[in-house]
Amino acid sequence: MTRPFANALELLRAARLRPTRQRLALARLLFEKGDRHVAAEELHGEALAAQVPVSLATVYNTLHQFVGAGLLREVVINPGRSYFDTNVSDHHHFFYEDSGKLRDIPGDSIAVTNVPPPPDGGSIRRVDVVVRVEKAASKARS
Amino acid sequence: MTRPFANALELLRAARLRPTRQRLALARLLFEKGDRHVAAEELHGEALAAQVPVSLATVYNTLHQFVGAGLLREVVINPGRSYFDTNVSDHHHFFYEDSGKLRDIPGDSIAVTNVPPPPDGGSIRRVDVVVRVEKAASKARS
DNA sequence: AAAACAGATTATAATAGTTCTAGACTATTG
DNA sequence: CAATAGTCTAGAACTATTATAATCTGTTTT
Repeated sequence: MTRPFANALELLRAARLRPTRQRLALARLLFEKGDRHVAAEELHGEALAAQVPVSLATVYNTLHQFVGAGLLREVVINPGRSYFDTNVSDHHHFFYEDSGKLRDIPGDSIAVTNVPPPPDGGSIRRVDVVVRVEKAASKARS
Repeated sequence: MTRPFANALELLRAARLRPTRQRLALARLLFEKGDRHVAAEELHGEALAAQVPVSLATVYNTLHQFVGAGLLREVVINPGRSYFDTNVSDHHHFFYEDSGKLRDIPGDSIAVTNVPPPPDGGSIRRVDVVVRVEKAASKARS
């Protein structure tokens, strides 16, 4: 956290992606603010606001390259919009239906058990849990 | 299952939707073949193939009305395409990444435990589990 | 360090899925 | 059977995303 530029550079090197101006800037926007869930247009807006000249097409390209390199995870919850999650460790999500926001649930706080083997063959690559939350008095201890 | 038309009619009545030609036909296509996962365009194609004149706009309207009435459930897994699930009981899904197909997992065969309360308030409306399956020798007992 | 090359970036066009619109149609009601 | 409230339709519009083809930039070679 003391040498952010170096971190982004290492990240790209490890992913075997050329450290271009745009990729470095996007990497910094993505990974220097802790865990985030961003949509492509959102990130594009942030980049422009940060005086980084980058096209939307490049933002998409870069996000997909990062996903391919295991630096990001794509989260699909809403039809018509993908979110990219900077947390690639095993975890799940709360989805707030009214605001459209996501929030991580640590992987070890939820347990999914008794998943049967896929009936049509193949192997399990990942188990995604989405907890849909609706606005309502939380009504905790009933 | 002996009087399909009557079933579709009852369904629409219960949902307080006028039993129009189009809605009846779509209801029959959806609910007379057991549990299914259909996309809008798919259903539209089936309707046309079955000589039911219906526009794509009406298919979308109807699907959403059915979701609103609790007859269908919308499942979002792929960016850019929604599936509508005729099984509205508590259950989860296998998603076959290569074919894009969905398959139900009975709700009682999976257990999700220790879900923490939503940190930002609100109440849990539903917990969706998607088991992503990739094509590969299942390689069971390792 | 210049030249050459591979790869990246860009603006723009194209695409896919979905939603909107305004007018025509139809099931219900009196 | 006329009125009306709700439904259907073709087509346009919209949103997010992907493709294209030309230009540019980082790296490698000389």
